[in-house]
Amino acid sequence: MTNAAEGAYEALRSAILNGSIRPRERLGEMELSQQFGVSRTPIREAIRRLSAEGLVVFQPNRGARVAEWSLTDLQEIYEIRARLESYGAALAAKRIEPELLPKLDELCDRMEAEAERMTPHSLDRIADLNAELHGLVMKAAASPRLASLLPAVVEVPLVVRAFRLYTPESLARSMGHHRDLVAALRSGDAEWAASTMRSHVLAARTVLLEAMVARPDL
Amino acid sequence: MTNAAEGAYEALRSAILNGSIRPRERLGEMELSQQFGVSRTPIREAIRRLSAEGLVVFQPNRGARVAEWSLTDLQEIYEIRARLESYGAALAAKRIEPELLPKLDELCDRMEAEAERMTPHSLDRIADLNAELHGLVMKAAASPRLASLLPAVVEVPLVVRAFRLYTPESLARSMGHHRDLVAALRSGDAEWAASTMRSHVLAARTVLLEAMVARPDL
DNA sequence: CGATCTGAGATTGTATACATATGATGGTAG
DNA sequence: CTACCATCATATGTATACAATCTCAGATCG
Repeated sequence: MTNAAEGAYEALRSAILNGSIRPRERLGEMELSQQFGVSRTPIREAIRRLSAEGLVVFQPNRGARVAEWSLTDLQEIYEIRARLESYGAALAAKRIEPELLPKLDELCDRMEAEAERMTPHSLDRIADLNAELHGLVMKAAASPRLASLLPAVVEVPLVVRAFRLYTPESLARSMGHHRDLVAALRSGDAEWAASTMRSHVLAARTVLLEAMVARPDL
Repeated sequence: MTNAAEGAYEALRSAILNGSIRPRERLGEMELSQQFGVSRTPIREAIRRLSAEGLVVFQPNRGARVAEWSLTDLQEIYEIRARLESYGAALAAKRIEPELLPKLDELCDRMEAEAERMTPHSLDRIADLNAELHGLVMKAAASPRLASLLPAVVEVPLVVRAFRLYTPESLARSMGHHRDLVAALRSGDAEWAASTMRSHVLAARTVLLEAMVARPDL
């Protein structure tokens, strides 16, 4: 944390993503400034940034609240993510540096090892490794504009913790998608990579939405 | 303008979009606060918002500059826009209210009337009408998340003024795309609407990129 | 002569005080 | 008892003062 505004931003952001601040919860400037031990100024800046990213809903003169995501919202988020991230996979297939491929293989190995356990902790670990894999692929796509848009449809509460909702079968298939994706990238086949990524994201969408229908709580 | 921060934001934003503040130009907080007659606080807020939208590049402790867009950036912007806006067109084909269709017809009429003149002023007028048409279609898509992402690939300098670069032939074809799009929406054919929108955006991309290669100045 | 250090000026980052808007409370009129 | 309005408390919006950081010119050293 180099400055107060950045620190407040990161702390608030992770609190929203991991669910420790719930949707609809109020973000009072004074309350937060006391909590972080800084003045309202950097707090305001952090809240405005989160508002621009869509994690927070802001009403003039009426303060900010954590955004909430309806079933419909999440469905659209996954549809958009499928389009953006499949484009990224296509770019990556053409641009990826071969040295990166073993690293992706290794991430698949580690995810599959964790997947055998299926403990809450291992599922969270898979979520981290999954984010790292997707991040490396999008970095290989080397598109700054894509990189700036993707967080809005990737870094969303529930979505970042979605692996907890997988069954052993759907988790195994998801691991398979990763292997397919790496194979497509290795072969430089943009269409295959895009199609695989699209399938992967849409399958994830269904896992999340079905779990939400079964358990209307979060 | 209800408050100072909003006013500064809108003024800066339109100044960047219409080119009166050029890429790489410095945005000094004190200078702008004097210029707008408000304190630095709302100026800072406006600059941070523009930074989140990608119109401004911000470096900690070193201030903000207007972003610049390379040929590669613009190419990626149009590729992403084609994907997002074609998705929006598909949604709109399924969700549009029939009462809106005559309004779209009328916008096409007015654009074609302006297109016959081909004066600088009429081309700017077409740009406005075009933005209105695309905006109505995206509104019909009724996807808040899509609506929040699209500005990043639509409201970009050069892009918003691109009609000035059209030849009479490419302009006529662009007007034709609009007619096709409205026909697809009227028929409720999502795939047709998406495909038409995609073609429309990719054609616009080529017009802009070819013009930029011919005239490396803006 | 070139590289590095130093310090003044200028700019951004943060804290705090004041201004304004919102929402709740309680009292009054109907 | 309900509806409305005035008033006050609280939160946000803005201005300003102070602190930290960066820039750049000029001096010093190798």
